Amino acid sequence: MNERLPVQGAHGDLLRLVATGKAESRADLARLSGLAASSVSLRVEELIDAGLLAEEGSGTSRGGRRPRRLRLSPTAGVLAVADLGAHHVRLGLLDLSGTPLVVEERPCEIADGPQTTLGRIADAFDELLAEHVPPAVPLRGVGTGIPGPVDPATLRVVTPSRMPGWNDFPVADHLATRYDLPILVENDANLMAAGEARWWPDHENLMVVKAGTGIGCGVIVNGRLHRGRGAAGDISHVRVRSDSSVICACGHPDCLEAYASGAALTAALAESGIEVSRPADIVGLVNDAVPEATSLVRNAGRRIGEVLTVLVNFFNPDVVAVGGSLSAAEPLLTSIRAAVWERCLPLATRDLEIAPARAGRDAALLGAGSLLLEAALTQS
Amino acid sequence: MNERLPVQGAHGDLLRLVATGKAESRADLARLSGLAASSVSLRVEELIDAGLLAEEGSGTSRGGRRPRRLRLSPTAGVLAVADLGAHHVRLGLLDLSGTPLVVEERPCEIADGPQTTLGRIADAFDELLAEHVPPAVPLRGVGTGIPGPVDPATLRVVTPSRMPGWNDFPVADHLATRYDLPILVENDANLMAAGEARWWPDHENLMVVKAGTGIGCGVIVNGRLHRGRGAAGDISHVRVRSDSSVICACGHPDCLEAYASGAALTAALAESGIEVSRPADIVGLVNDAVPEATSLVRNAGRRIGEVLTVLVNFFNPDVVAVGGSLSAAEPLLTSIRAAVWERCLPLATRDLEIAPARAGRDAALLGAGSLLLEAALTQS
DNA sequence: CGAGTTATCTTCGAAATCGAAGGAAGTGAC
DNA sequence: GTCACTTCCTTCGATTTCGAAGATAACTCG
Repeated sequence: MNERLPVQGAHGDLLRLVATGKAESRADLARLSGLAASSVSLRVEELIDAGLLAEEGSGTSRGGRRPRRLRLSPTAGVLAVADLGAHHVRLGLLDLSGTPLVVEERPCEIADGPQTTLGRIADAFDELLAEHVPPAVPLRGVGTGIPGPVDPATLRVVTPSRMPGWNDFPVADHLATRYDLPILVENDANLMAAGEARWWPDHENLMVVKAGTGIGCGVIVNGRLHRGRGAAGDISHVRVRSDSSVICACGHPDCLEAYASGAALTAALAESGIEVSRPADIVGLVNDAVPEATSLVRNAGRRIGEVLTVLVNFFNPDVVAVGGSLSAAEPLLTSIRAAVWERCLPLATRDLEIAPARAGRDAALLGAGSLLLEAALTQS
Repeated sequence: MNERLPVQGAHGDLLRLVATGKAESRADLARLSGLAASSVSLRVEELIDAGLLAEEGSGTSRGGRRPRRLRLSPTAGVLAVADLGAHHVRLGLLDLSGTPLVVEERPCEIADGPQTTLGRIADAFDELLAEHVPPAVPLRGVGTGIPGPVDPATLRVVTPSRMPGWNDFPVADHLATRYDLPILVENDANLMAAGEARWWPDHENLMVVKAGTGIGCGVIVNGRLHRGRGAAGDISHVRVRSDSSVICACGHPDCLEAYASGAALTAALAESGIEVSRPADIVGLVNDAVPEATSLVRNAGRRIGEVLTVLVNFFNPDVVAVGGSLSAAEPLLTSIRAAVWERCLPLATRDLEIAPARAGRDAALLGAGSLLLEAALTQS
């Protein structure tokens, strides 16, 4: 049972406010939406009748009558989201407030090409839906993260590296043939940023750095994902200061990625005779105080920090959140901080937080849910 | 005669659309505001009755009946704006659509301190108003640009260099004692960006670089000025790659400003035995094909371009507009372009325009008008 | 030059939204 | 406990906004 949410205009606004956790009562909704309390009441009634909202107990008093708590009805629908990596896919079902119902990870080779990969994801969605969601609860949207650039205008993959067969593939159109629903296709770092944003509710401007096999970055401006013309957030091919000269896969010398990515660290460790298979293994080495690993990670942090310096001065965010598998290595964050504090303008760092990402491993899935909900509730 | 605009909510929206030139007819307003055509007609009638809007002839047909052109009434009010520099102030009066009525430049030493300087500006405003504006036309807002950082929360000047006596001075509060009106206080590069933005109506994301005595930059995201926490847009203290090592006034080595600003070029020319007093003189030398000057400017452009490379990848704007007195030297723009095209990701430069600023010398004043109008029309 | 097309603007009944008033359900002071 | 006060939510008449239909006015093309 798939169907679009029957919401237009202000109904969508109200649902979104509840879904994102910004509002919990009719009074909250009136305050945040700008509508009159009476209109809110009417609308909420309609949404409850439509089975989208539900009343659930009462909230805590703020000095007067207790509010009647509003939640999205569990039967209102689910979202199916995936985060595609090079060798695996993480997928899950979320309720309409973005809370995960199920999350699992499956092996999946992106090199098998888009048709195969997307088919597998869709099959997995079907399985999960059959197993975990009653048939009466409709699917309301489908979204996926892609480890490469996505053109926001066409929702096609553009000039990806390491994704043979995907170039210019119309991912959204392909999914649309299987699902007549709102479809989201977005770069994985952007999804991660969108997910992280919900954990920093009072912060408008965020940079979210993903330090894993590659180095990604997503940007939140005024609480919303900044896409630019589709490529925004790239920091991996910034030129870093260096004595030697390393040619990056992109063809230019001395890209940040060639020095500070998980892939680069893995290669450097191999030169020291230490073999690791995944960036997470490097974290283990650091925790075991293997000097080569610690030194490399510290260096990577400093390099990332130097790049962030430029961006912090320019963009002047409230928060720089650092996630990705490498971020579990403490020296990384420490040396990023040191570089930024040292070199940035005092005005730019005055109230800046540089902190570990809060959203955890499912950040991208949560972000997909957040953006998808937005899309599903904004239509018409 | 000073008074606040008696506008609330949707009335303000309509006025703003006309003022910013986005709408010229009732039909435009209906399309852009989302209101029904009938509501627009009613409102417009009210605004005309209130003396804020006026009908003026008819526009060009788009294949059907000609629209009746709407303009802000010339009697609707004026804005007084100033752009403060180190040794002079540029000031002007604008009508409510942001069109300059008078602009003039006066000598004015910022080092005389805020009280004196602001007093002079206000006196100048009074003179201009008495001379150029009928008493019946009310002043609707006052704004000024500051050549230093402004805290957007308090509208105070914070840690400015080269502005003795101004640190932490509450500029807006001080002006408010003389004018009971909307007051705008903003960094000059930000004002320039806001002014420039109106010349790129279909472009949402802009970087506006001001290459003059210093190097400033303003950022427009989604059509609106991005302030961050107040320091956004700084690019002058980014570290550039360099063999030697020059200590910048900020205390750090190898800031962009120490290599590519008008001040730095002036100093470098002096070492070659060529004395110039203003950055504009350097442009003259370049036009006269003085090799030292050309080479220096070309180098400055390359350095600025290298910094922009990072920011273009990250922010992925539609346009990079280059203004400021140095921008009149052709090699500057050319070498900026070369550096960016060479090093940026193809995806980021695919549709990027790197172009001379369009708004001209009054950019900051126009920007002040634009932001001030926004402020005056948003209240309540 | 007249008929068809396109676009702008107004009219008017229907629908939505608002806001003041009031009831409901709490908190905190005495 | 009682009383004053706060907050939450609903009721209901007044107002605003909408949208379909029509009037007006121009353009285009045979």
